Amino acid sequence: MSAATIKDVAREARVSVASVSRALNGGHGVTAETSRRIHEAAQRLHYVPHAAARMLITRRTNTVGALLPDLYGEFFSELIRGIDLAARARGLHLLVSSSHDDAEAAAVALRAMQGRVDGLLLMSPHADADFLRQNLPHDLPTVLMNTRLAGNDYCALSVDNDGGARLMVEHLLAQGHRRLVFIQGPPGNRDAVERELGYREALASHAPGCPVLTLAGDFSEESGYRAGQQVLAMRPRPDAVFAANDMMAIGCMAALRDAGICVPEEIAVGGFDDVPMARYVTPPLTTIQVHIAELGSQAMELLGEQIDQPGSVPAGTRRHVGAELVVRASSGAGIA
Amino acid sequence: MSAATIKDVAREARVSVASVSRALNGGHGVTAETSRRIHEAAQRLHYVPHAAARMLITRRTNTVGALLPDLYGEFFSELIRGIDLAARARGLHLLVSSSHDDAEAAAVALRAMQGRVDGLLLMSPHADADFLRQNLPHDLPTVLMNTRLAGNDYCALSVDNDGGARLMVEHLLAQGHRRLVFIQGPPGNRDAVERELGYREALASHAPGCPVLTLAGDFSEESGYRAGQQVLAMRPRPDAVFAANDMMAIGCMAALRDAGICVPEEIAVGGFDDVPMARYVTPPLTTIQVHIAELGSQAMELLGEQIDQPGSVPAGTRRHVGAELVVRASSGAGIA
DNA sequence: ATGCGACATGAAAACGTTTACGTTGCCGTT
DNA sequence: AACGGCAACGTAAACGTTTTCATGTCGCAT
Repeated sequence: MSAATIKDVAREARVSVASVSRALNGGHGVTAETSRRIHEAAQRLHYVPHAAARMLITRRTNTVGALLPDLYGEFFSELIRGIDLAARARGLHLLVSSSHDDAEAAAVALRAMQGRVDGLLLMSPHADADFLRQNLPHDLPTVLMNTRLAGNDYCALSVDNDGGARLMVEHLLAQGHRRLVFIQGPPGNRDAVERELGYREALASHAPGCPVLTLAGDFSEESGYRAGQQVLAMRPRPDAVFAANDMMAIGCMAALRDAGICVPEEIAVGGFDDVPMARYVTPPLTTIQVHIAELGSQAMELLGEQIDQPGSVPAGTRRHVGAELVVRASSGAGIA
Repeated sequence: MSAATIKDVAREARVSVASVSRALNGGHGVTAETSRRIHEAAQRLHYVPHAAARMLITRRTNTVGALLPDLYGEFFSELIRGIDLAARARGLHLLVSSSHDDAEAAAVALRAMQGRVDGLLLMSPHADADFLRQNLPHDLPTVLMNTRLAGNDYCALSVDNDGGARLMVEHLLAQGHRRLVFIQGPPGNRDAVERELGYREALASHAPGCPVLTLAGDFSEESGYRAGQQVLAMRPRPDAVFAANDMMAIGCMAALRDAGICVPEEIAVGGFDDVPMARYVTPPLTTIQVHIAELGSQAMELLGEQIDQPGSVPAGTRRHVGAELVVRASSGAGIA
């Protein structure tokens, strides 16, 4: 008792398979009456078209692949949520392959997706131009997410790290702080360097007189703590710290607290990411929120357009998803 | 310039398509010499078998579907990670459909997966027996995750809420507390009721004399705060609170702090889940950690067995993934 | 020599769709 | 009445595999 095929429906409805196919897709070139009979028959037999057969002849899988690196927590969840939502809205299925920590694993996963997807959402720290040219079928619609820009061959969607960082700096300046210090992320990290760039730009354009101070960090809470200790040793002492991510900001605040310094009265602190914990630390952390789900859904939209009408999106298209300032107590807003 | 097919490889290697197929899968019934020639030809043409064509004839998709409800943060990430890892190890692809908040949406998504997957990983609050019988092809291998047990027709894998709760109660009792109060989760919630059950069982078996106290909650931080206020009003006052999840425990601690009560000196607090934030609140929260990734990977294993040899896993099989006590300061360990 | 089993290979069917093309019947125009 | 156009419908090819079956070839024992 295998599943019913289109032939069974045709027999049941006393028409040819061609008519069944026509009636069930679009319904062009078939009488209302026959269409009704066919739909009834299909209903009766619980007919569901065989996806593989359809793919074979149609050359469309109605599936997109998402290739993701080793991602954790909130970020991963939100990203997938955004992608999934947008994909469903377009009637596309989502093939996920995650947790690739090295280029080799990513390449393997990529090849395995060959032919199973109509398009690809790709986020990978290893995705440089070479990697892509090596492992991507060059005629497969692809959108890069938050990836080192690789030439102009692919579309890419990124978080507006630069703009977000500028927002934070402007906010800190507006609070009256004049001696800002930036805690950097891991050296090669794209997000980190973009955020630092935004910090420098904003300082240059809004407060050219202020010194441009930076401290090393690596996104970890511990590195934030160490940076906090260095802040205390600086003379003259900074009056505001902007960490390249929230975890370092939290570590930094811990260092300041341990030294008996009050946040935000003596030193203001800002972070980046708006991790869930940011609102729970004391004082709650002022930070930059990025809509990760939107990153996913917009990437999916972009990909969808490419799939529906190839060539509609020029290769090398770049888009950004915005970032937003979330003011909490750590930056001293509301304090004279 | 479409992709190369098996015919192209056959021509290139001067053999029949049948031999190509044989050489490329398993390599039985073909000379080492011809096999070499075929592999070389395939390599040269960048041949990759057309997935759809293979599915059509083989009736295997090498894909499993994961149907998930509206999940957030850490939980979702870890679950997918576990599933993905186990799937990849078996050479299976992963088709994800998430964020289904009502039964109708889930049913639609489920039907859409028809024929695209060899098996199904299903987690849904709406998955009662009726729903399943209605929407699941009854011959499709399926594993339920953390779902209301629906008859004995399907395999299921769940978190050992009961055991975890018992661990917490035993720990609190071992700390010398005798007047425990349990903050409940949402009334219908399966995890919540199982955790309460474990609480009651442990109390009954280890401390029959102690009162069995409960307060209403709904997993939200606010409800935890309210419960905390009620705790303060109870006479005699409880000396330990066990919240059905971490967020309520955190809310409860906030209420106690606001009332000037010291945790853990005056009242100990325990949670459940070990959310990332648990280690960052003050005092750090003693809680129960469940290995979510393991839930995913074990479910995938179970499903894999069913797919590889149907009937090997008796319908109605139940398995559990363990929970573990994580002792931090909030339960007063190390204090006389 | 002949027959026979083992084995490599090829030809062709099958999987379930979609779609190009042909056929039919009907209606309106000449 | 003949014809042309059009819409509904059927026939069959095509998609790219796997797999069954037949064919050939070789070596070996009879």
